[in-house]
Amino acid sequence: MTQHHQFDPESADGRAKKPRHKKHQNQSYGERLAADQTYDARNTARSEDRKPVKGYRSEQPRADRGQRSDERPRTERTERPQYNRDDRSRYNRDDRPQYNRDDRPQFNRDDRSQGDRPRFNRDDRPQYGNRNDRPQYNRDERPQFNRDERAPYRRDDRSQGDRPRFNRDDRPQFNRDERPRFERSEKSYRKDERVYSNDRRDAQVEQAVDLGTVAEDNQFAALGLSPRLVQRLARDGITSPFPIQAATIPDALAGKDVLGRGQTGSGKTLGFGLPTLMRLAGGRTESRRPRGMILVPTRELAMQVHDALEPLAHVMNVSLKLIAGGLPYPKQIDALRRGVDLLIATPGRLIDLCEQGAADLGAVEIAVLDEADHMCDMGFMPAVTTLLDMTPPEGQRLLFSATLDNDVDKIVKTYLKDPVQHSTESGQASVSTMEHHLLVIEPAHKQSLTAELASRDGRTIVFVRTKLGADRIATQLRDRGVMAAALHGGLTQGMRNRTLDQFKDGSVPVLVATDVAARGIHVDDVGLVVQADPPAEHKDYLHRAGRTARAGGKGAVVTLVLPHQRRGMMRMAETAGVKAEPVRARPGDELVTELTGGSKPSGFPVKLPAPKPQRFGKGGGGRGGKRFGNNRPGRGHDNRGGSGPRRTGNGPRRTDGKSYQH
DNA sequence: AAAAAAC
Repeated sequence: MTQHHQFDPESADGRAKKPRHKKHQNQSYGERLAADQTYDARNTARSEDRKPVKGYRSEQPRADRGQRSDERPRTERTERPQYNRDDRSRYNRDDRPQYNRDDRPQFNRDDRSQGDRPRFNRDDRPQYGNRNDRPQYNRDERPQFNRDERAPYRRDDRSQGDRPRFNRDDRPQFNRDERPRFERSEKSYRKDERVYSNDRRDAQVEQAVDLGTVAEDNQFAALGLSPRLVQRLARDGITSPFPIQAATIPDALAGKDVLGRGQTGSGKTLGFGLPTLMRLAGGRTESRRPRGMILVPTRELAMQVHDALEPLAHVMNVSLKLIAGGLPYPKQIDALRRGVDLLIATPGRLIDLCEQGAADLGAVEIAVLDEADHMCDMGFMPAVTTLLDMTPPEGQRLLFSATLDNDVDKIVKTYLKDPVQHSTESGQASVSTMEHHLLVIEPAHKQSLTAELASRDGRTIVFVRTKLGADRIATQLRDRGVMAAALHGGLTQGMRNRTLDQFKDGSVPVLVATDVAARGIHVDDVGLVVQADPPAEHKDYLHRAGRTARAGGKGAVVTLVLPHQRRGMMRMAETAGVKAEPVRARPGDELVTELTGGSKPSGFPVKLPAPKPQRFGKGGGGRGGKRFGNNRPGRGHDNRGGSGPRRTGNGPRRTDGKSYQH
């Protein structure tokens, strides 16, 4: 191949290609905005620089163009008899008789349309010739609509004038606490129960009437919780606290800092949730200054905690708000401005809102860190400390974690004062209803074995190492007739929610997930966890395994181990306290069928169920630019656009193809 | 080492 002197605008002016959005963790939102604008300015200037070079090719004599002429042998060229460029007689450019450019009589640009056309000559338009002379809308001088001063749309002020309708607080009926049934939170809490039978309603009314009595031996009452909370819990049949709750709640209620260690699924959510609600109840929250904050590592977990606490917060008259990425800003900002007592948040979005001034953590009396060991992973740590630094140091802090290693320890030392430590279990797999299997397999068998294991009846979670792997294995499973869907952080929040919902309601019985689903996520009746890729470390093993055998149910954990992973896996199992002998396995083995109950993949490809009834003709036929769905490169998958290596993590993007060294 | 968490 010969080399071409291709014009490359980027290298021509000596500038390397720069990414439009260069991210820096220590840049604030505003700073990045400014950087973007300077980038735009520079970019415009650059395109002007380029202009003189335009036409580069044709303006240079052929001889100067070097290698180009080598492409075809010159001799061939000169030997061609006719149509030598200069001899062509017809249509010689200069002889053409008509319309020399300047002589054309009519349609001279400036003359036309002056006569009878009534419309504006371009330059005669009276207004705003010079961009800068426009009198109004100078950005900085706009008198009104200063964000904070907008008069008419202040939530609290509107509707005062002539509107006859109820001012929010004046509504006479439905005193929040007295509505006997069909409370909003009740409904959302019981999302899974779509049908309200009469029996059910009657039962609820009866219970509502019966609110006064709590069983004498209700142990939650003994912990010092408000009767309202105890009643509300009892209504859901929660009358005896789990060990971790019994241990931590009294200390947390006493205002001490608490360090809680417990297995996932041991009831930590209530362990920190109840004392938090107790503390916040009855207080007054100023606009944008929440008094409580619960930090969790993933959005799914945030939603889960939010949903679990909502009905309880409701009876305590505590307002709470889910603050997480992937959800619209306005509602979150609005809620903060109105004043919300308790935030349940993922770190990124909360920092963002603080930078925007939408939230101020200076009034936080009680801060909770859930899954702290995960929150202290490399890269997650700065966000967590940033947030904790914004809360007043004299506030109460609760920290819950499955393990206490180096980084968690650092947080504990820095942010907790004389913490009371409670650990209910050793951080080991001690659930007796859980069985563990290590299958040593050939690499070539991994796919079919995964499919066999996953084709069982009941819910199954397949864990894989990477996002790409999750997508791939889910597709492979569907191709083999196993209804499976992928769940990982590269999907839009909508997809993540949908997939999790489908998994919960049973329409998709197999979830192929990265470690995003390993911690804290609770789904009932997951009978089998398959680790198609072994976990990276023993903690991950325990977290993944913890998705099954929950609440006393039975469950099995099967790990597929390639021969070269065997040694590492054995060490990991030992550290995790898992007693399992590695067994060689091939597709069709008795052990495998035993685990799966004998069902086999059909081999006929299946398709994911349609998520929702389709809405047609949105706004008259337009489809809002989503014609290809969200699940494709360049859309939704936040880090999958274009070519090049797939990005992982949310850290600053590096452009030279190398990765950051720690 | 990957994944997670902000547009």
